[in-house]
Amino acid sequence: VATNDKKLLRVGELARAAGKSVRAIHLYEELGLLTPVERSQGGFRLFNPAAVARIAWINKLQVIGFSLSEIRDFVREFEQGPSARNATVGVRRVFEQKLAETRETLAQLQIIENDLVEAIAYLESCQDCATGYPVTECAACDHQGHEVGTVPELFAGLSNKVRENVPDYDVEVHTLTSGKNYGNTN
Amino acid sequence: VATNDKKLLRVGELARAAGKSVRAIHLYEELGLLTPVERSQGGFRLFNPAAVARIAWINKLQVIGFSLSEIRDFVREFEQGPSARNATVGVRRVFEQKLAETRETLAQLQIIENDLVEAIAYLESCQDCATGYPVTECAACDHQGHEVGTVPELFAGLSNKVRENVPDYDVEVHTLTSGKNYGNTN
DNA sequence: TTGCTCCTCACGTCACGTGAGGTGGC
DNA sequence: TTGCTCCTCACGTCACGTGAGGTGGC
Repeated sequence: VATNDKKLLRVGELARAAGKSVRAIHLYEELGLLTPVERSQGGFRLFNPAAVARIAWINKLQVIGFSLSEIRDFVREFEQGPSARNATVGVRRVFEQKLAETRETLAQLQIIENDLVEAIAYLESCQDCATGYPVTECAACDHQGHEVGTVPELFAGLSNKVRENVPDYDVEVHTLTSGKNYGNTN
Repeated sequence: VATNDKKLLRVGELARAAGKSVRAIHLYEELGLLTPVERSQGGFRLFNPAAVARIAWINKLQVIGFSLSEIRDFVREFEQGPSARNATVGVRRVFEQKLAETRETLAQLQIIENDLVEAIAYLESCQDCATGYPVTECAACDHQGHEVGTVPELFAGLSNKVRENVPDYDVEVHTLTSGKNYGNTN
């Protein structure tokens, strides 16, 4: 029939091209974020190849913190803007907010990247450790040139016992629970 | 008894200090990731102040892609390692894998950061756009010195119509909804 | 005909959020 | 006594995952 049909993608092809699951694509459709151009006689969804880019776009908005229904609302609100200029103002504000959050996330991720690099470097020096030690000694290791208290936290967490009682304190009464320092309204 | 108690944190205090919800902390406990040192007579959970760092550690592992039960298993497997040296080998392998994934995520986030910066810069030039245009023209804007085809994708996605048929093709119309039912027998 | 792809329910999962109804502790 | 914090269920939510039972299309 139509020469054009060959250009359209079935849901599985689209899923592979976009790196998403078929289920995810069904969900985007259900939420009104992505619509097949048509259906085959058998009911198969047929997508415009541009849907690949559409999914990449959805993905980026998800990464910067939109939920799927927020994306839907975002589109809807833009479309219903009284004028183009007016609508762009709102969009810009949202993007500026997301940019700030994205940069915070980046900073956090970079810290963790460093933590991983440190932990890996530390663990490399464990290759030559004697075989006999139990893992319980790792949190306060002083073998292989390690110094107690310098175990990278990412690794130390594996053997930390938070359940244990506070060590080495016989503590003065009252200091902490005077109820004053709750400043945080996140 | 009494002196030490003052140093312990109730769940709300811990939540605020760690930037998590009380519910999340309950969940970590349920999964065996975090245990209060004791309970008050009234049944209130009392936590070691070290629990704040513990939660920060859990958080970092979540960020690099561990689910909570994977964290539990990770700890368990480490603790049951036959020897410290042996256990560190497995941990190092996992961390190396997570480092690679973290760097991919970082790269992706940096791309999106750029996308946002571009989109914001573009939208700034819309401030002086005439008020009369409808939002439907934004996707192919040629005002304000904009050139068609250079609209940043993050913004263009808001007005893209993937639902439309592939353009520039004359599709031979076989009518779509010819009253066929799509195979549901239930 | 075979094998792969797709269809529509519909329940499961993960990391919490959000009350409901009741109690602790200063 | 008041007000805040906490307790334990238990159901809700979000973005899918995962079959179950049936059909399309080369």
